[in-house]
Amino acid sequence: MSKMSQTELAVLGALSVQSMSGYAVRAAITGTLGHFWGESFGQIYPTIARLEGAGFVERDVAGKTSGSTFGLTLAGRKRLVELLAEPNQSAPPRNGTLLRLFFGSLLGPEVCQQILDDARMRAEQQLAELDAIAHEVRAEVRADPDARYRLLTVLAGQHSARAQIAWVEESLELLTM
Amino acid sequence: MSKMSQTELAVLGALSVQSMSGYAVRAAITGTLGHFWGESFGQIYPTIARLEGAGFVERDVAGKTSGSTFGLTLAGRKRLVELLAEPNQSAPPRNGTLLRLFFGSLLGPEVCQQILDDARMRAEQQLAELDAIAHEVRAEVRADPDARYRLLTVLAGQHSARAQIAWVEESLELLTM
DNA sequence: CCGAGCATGTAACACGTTACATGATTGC
DNA sequence: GCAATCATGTAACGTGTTACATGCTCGG
Repeated sequence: MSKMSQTELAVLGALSVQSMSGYAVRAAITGTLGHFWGESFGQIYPTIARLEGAGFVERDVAGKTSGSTFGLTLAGRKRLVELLAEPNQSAPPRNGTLLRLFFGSLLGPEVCQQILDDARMRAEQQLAELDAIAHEVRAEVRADPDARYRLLTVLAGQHSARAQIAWVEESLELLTM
Repeated sequence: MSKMSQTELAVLGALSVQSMSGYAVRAAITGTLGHFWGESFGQIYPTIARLEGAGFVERDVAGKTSGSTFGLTLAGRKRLVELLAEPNQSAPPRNGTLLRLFFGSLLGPEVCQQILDDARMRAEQQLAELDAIAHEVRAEVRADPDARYRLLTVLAGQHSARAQIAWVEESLELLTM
């Protein structure tokens, strides 16, 4: 699977929840998937157009005076499941913070501590957001068992953020020893 | 800072440790920085050429019959510190595993459990590698305090891998409830 | 002498972001 | 009527990977 079809996957997924405009797809992705996925307009519209050409997506102009609504066709839903089942090929990691810290001796301990503090602050902020979302989603799960899957992605973010914070603590100790 | 200068940063960093060929830069990056950074030949050679044009890197053909050695100039070392000091602008995250699990209800619990097991296996394998490296680097730190910075990046990987494993455990429980 | 690995590069393609252009709708 | 937001798209640019082409050198 090319990387492009990762974008297709995200778009098809968004439209599988409900039909909506391209603009709304973007909003749905940055809002709901925002903690682990991102797409820009420049990707979304061409992708929708390609999916429409391939018969996976249908445009419903209907009586609307402006804008259109896009929805999955049957083939589109099948294609979505197909893409979901493919193994995830992850891109090589690129962590700018670690790259900087690796050469930290050229920067000095003070600057490195600042970089670490920044990382901790970002992680703490993200953790707070995720805690709030987790609370909501846990409530949803009681009503709809399928909401578990959404909860999984929130849990992943929480674990990751907490690990980041613990790492910063340990690292600061190591630097000030 | 453009994203390109992230590649410049990695290349300058590699050459700051010692002068070497472009081929060796690639080996150094995939080897030593491999757990949090990746570069391909197609990026490295043009980047070295650009750095050479800008006067940050010097080519030393010397008496060698083939190949050349690249080393940092004074301006190059200054440039490296400059880039290191710039704030890290991280790319929007793209986690294919989470994207799939988010739409897990379309795949069913069994497939999702398999995805989680895969993730755990990869994390465990990475953790084992990192544990070994950490052992080595801790020994180096006793001789050279500057090796701490290398240790930081290894610690980050360990925390991240352990978090991943803990997340899988919790998620599997949630799915089999 | 021949294959494996060292070494340098380029070209084609894929991917992605940003900025721009354009217009409709809606609430004040 | 005017501003904010919804909505659709394109063009330019930067970035990055892959595959290819080429030649050296060194050990067996």
